[in-house]
Amino acid sequence: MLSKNQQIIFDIIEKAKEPIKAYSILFNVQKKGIKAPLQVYRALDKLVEIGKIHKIESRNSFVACKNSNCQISKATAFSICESCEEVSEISDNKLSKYLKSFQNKAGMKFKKYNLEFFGLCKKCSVK
Amino acid sequence: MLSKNQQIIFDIIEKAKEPIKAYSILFNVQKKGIKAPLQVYRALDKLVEIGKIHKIESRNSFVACKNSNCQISKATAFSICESCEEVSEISDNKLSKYLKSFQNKAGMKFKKYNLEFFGLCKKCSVK
DNA sequence: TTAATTATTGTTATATTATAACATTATGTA
DNA sequence: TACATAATGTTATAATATAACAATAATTAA
Repeated sequence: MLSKNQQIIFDIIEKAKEPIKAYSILFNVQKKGIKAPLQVYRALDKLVEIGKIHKIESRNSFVACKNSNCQISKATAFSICESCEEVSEISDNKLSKYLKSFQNKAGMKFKKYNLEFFGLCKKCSVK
Repeated sequence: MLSKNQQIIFDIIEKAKEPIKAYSILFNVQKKGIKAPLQVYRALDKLVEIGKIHKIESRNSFVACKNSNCQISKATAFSICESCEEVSEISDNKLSKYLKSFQNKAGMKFKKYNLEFFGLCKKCSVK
């Protein structure tokens, strides 16, 4: 169950068709009484933790999870268009199986991964 | 050929055994006459571009490239210990082959990827 | 159902990370 | 030389994120 602020902020992120930044969220929710960055960041932290949203690390922005496979944000993959900045979550069972089973030679036990692919989306590559 | 500032900053990063942040680099190079953040960021941008260093996106920090396989920073993978924050670059031919050949269903042509694994390193997992 | 605990909220201030804009100097190249 | 390109220096400021403290709401255990 999401709290009031968490719900407000999740709704904004879900409605946005593109990744959205913390301060842009803040701007959008000020009319709803959320006035301070920290209120936004706290909700974001929680939403990331429970897997409702993901952070696109290379862009400092947030998207709603579109994928039932990335259990609680433990395994995420995105494609990012370097021209239009469109981001989409990759849902590919072979890929996620491969990465989950990947074990580094150093013997580290992985709990989580994040993968970001960069290139040109279909639209931008014909331009 | 690296320029003066690029060389100074690359040397700092290479000597550091751990990822280092921009303002920590700035602090380290002030005695060498580099006074402003922008001087550091410009050198960092260039060093990333030519593949001498990589940015650890989830940590906003930088490491020297240890891997001849990530041609000009196009294909990078790291393991990150969530306890001690040790970062090491993963050099695994099968992994990089797999990811380079990965093509998203959306038809995007990838030019680059960055993968970050999180977990506990050997040392931290026995603690 | 009270008491204790934990999660959430509100608020101000501040820390951290990064870039804009402009002027100058150095380096490479036709 | 003249031209182009890359690198530098500098001031100011933008953008991203957290510290610290106080209050309130929700959950759980006795």
